[in-house]
Amino acid sequence: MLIRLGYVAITNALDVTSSSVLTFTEFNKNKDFDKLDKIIKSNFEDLIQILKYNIKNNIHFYRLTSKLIPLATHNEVNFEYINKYKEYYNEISKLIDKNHMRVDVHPDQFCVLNSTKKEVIDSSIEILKYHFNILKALKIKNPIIVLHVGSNVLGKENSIKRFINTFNKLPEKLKEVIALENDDKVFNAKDVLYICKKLNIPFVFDFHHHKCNPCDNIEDIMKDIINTWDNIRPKMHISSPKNKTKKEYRSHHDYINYKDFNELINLIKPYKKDIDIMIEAKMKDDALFRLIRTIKYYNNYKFIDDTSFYVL
DNA sequence: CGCTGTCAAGACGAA
DNA sequence: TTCGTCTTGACAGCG
Repeated sequence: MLIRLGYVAITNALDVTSSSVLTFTEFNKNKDFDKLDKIIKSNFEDLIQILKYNIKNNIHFYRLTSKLIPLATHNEVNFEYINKYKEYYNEISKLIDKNHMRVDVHPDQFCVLNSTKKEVIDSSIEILKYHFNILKALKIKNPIIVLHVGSNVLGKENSIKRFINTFNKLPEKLKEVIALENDDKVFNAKDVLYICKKLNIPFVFDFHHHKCNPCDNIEDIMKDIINTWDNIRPKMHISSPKNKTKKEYRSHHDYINYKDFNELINLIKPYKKDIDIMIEAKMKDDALFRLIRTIKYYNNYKFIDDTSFYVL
């Protein structure tokens, strides 16, 4: 059972960020397309630095920032962000390929497919298309866009129905790339598994969210969760609570608590499946490497490179 | 130089 | 129905 660890968007090791922003207000002052172009290029260049860092450190799992192209889904700003930057996409694509890096995306809270408001659904679809375009331009194999179920308006049952309805109306190409994650407040692992089975889409199990918003007998449904991935390697998320208090339990800690990691490993161990685990900690790759140092202290892991190891 | 407020975007509970 | 809060990192603006 091979485990590979990944991290999200930015590394602490380099003083660069592929998430520089341009707000609409700022852009709109002079319809500043030059500034927008500069920021996009700087994001691409910084992303290239980050990917090179990943390659040097044998990191094979990475989540792209959704902010790569600022204002891309804003309905009052229309501009070309694929063909114009083809050379960047090609260079990035080669780097990803070279290191057999698995790359995914995870739009933030504004992508709500089960919203009760039509304009929110419409903009959510625009957000999906944007992420899809990026994945396609980068020629990502087995592209995945990780989403939450979304709103809980009118109750859970109704909200799940709304999600399924909207999903069924999506363009085929989008249906093929969507995966669902359990959240920390409303839709627990059982709810999400129900939807994933119904729509035949993969389930990204988030361990921290499960602890915040648990369902009964998780060990009974773990096999089904893993099976939603068919022949693709499943991916999961891990983070640790910032604080044990109720208020800050849902917030992410700077680092990963080994106990949490070990609990997750014990949950998935019986199925002997290779799995990619995304570290969602404030300290990003620092948290990844710190967890690895801890893991190395124990003897039940056999490392094959800096960030990949077998669970013995 | 460091602190504070704002940002494209949603949801939700309180008033 | 409107408002404040949640959550979040980047960054502009200010003292």
